[in-house]
Amino acid sequence: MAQAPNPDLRSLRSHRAILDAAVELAIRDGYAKVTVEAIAQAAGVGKQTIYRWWHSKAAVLLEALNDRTGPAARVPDTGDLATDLATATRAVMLLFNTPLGTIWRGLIADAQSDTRLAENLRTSFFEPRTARWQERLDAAVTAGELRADVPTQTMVELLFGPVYYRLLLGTAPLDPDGTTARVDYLLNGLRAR
Amino acid sequence: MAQAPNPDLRSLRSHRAILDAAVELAIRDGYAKVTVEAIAQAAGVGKQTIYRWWHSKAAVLLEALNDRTGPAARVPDTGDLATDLATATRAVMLLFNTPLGTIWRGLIADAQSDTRLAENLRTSFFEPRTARWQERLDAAVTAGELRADVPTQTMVELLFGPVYYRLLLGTAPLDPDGTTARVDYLLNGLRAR
Amino acid sequence: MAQAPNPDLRSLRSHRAILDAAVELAIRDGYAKVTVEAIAQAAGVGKQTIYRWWHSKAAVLLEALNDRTGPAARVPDTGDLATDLATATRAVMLLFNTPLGTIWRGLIADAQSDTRLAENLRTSFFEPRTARWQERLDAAVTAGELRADVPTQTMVELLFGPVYYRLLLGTAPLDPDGTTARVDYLLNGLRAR
Amino acid sequence: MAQAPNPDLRSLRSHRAILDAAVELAIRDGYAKVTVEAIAQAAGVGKQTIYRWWHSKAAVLLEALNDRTGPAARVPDTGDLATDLATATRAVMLLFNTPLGTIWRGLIADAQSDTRLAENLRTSFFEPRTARWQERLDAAVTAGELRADVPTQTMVELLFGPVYYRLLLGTAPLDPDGTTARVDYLLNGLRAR
DNA sequence: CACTAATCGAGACGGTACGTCTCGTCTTCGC
DNA sequence: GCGAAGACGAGACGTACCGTCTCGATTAGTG
Repeated sequence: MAQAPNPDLRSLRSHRAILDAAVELAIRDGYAKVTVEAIAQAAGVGKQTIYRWWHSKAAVLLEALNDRTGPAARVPDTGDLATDLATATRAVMLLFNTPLGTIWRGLIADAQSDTRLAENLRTSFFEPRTARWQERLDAAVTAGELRADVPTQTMVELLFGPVYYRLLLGTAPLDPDGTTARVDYLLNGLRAR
Repeated sequence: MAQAPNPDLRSLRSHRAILDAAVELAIRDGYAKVTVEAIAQAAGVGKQTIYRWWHSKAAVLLEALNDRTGPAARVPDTGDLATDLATATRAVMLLFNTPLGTIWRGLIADAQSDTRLAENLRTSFFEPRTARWQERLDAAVTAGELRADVPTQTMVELLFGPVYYRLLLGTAPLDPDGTTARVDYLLNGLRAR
Repeated sequence: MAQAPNPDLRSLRSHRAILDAAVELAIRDGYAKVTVEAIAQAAGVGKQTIYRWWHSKAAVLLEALNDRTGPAARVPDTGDLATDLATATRAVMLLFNTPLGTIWRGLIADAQSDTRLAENLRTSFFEPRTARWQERLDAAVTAGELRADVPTQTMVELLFGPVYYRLLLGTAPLDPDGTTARVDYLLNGLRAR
Repeated sequence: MAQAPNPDLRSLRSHRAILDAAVELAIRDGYAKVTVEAIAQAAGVGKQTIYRWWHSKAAVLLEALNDRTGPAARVPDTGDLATDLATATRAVMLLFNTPLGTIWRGLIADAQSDTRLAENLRTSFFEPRTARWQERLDAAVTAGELRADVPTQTMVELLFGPVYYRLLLGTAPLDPDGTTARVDYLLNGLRAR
């Protein structure tokens, strides 16, 4: 990702143009068809200006996405744990169903062969969000709503694993309406009673 | 994917050589660094021979992997559901921790931008395996061990989602030893009792 | 220069197209403005096809020029040495006054910083032509028309040095009509009688 | 070329540093490898400072060379014409055999595609020197030592043409020891007696 | 002596071309 | 007559410089 470009420099205008152009192209042509060259051209910018601040098109798009989705928000805390979980996972699914979801898939794909990108993905996206979730879940554990013997990190994986499974493997569409049920399965288990 | 080459031809020898070379290269250099050209050279084969039977290096590697891991096996049925689930998911994790796991990540990555490959992945890998799982889970539902109100397809996702989450997002290593606990969480739920 | 591309290969058509496009572009835009990229585009050819057979645009244009001016011809031998020298140097000047002269200047310019090109220039152009001249001059020495104590190599330089001086330094236009006088100066010397 | 920068300004220091850095880099890396950027860095100067006074690296190096070789000196006049000619051309060859000769070749090369540079080369170098030579040769004509029917401009070309021929075409090394003989050929002609 | 205006270094900027790489197709020649 | 070998058109890669354009941070000379 960009190493904090001095915002005083002329780059500011270019910076924005690059992020916007990258997203626009990714939406129009698909993540894989985007090239650094095309971004530069669409942004009215020299290629070197992109390479000066980012390592790859993936780094550009990651920043663009982080830029658009904002920082990790605190998970809702309405007092009703099940509803909070459902609300938040539903929001994620809705996001994944927009064109940004396709870009997100592309980024995760690239991260499989780009260690640096993978690291950026984790530190700039997954870790802050997971941390927020862990706060919320820790509170629920303290409140006696959740088992204390399950690591909250694992709970997060149980919650989102199935979402990413569908996102990346395409075995079934992401259905935001199924979240309530899914949260129920998770909280109450699959064992017959 | 390849349509059964005439086994009389020298193609047979080439076919094997291609699959082997592809896997070897992928293990040695990493999935992303493999090129059709390199496979052809390593297999002592013309590029055209590869393109005659496969669409891309991904198709080659998918066949090679299917070739090595064999067809979808029936999920074990020892009578103890929890153990069966743990045993089987543990086997998957062990596989993902070998070099073949890396190839698998590469294939899933490519599938994000290659619809045909994604389709092949599903039909040749996920669907048969999911079907086997569903058989086992259906039996458990019938036996009154699992809730009847949860689609077995969803159960499969709940079981494997977290595994693929770690495989593809790298937020934590795949630990085969944690499977028993994870099956417990799934069967009994996260809610405090 | 090309290392004898097998003329049976498909390259033949491309080979011609490249040489022609290069010359055309050099004439239209000037030698310095020609780029490998532009040649490729104008010839309807991939860049790699040019780099496969030549090291640089200079190598392409050298071959194109050699191709157009043909191999080194024997210097005329009418029996009148002075006339023969004048005729032949005049022909060189006339050539240098065509657009090919401009290309020739560009090649010599590039050769100043490209050892390989310089070598090619010498072996493919200067040496064969100088050899022809030396044959003719040797004959004249034997015939008692020229001093025997002057190396013919030096004579060639005395003859063409001033031509290249004007071509490359531009201190005066190349005037083909002055050749007869110049040959006189050379044969009879500048000393007052 | 630079129009005399105000010597009061810090420019002066920069001016010198630029000329020195340019020559040093040209000697170290070869004329063609020198870039304005590298000169600026080596001189501890902003690029713009170079472009403020010169059009190109060639202009810088031309001034640096003129700066180092001094203004055109009057050709020696010892009374012995042949010796004077040999002495002076010998000095030129010796200069061309130093690293400055390589820079000189580079400048002439660039001048083939840079009209402005070519003009500067002529006015700042060739014309003053040719003028000096013409003075000396005119005197010799008047003294009855040289033919009156040969333009002195032409004589200069006959004298230096072969030197530049070797310098630029590299067909043979510049041998300062051969000058006496060469002057003999020129004065007495190549015709057998 | 403080202040203003010019000039400096530094280097980012929009561009162009480089020479390399890989793609998927096409062609040739040897076995 | 099949298939290895590899040339082909295409086009993106990441780099190097170009010549122009901000930026502050020194100066220099003026008030």
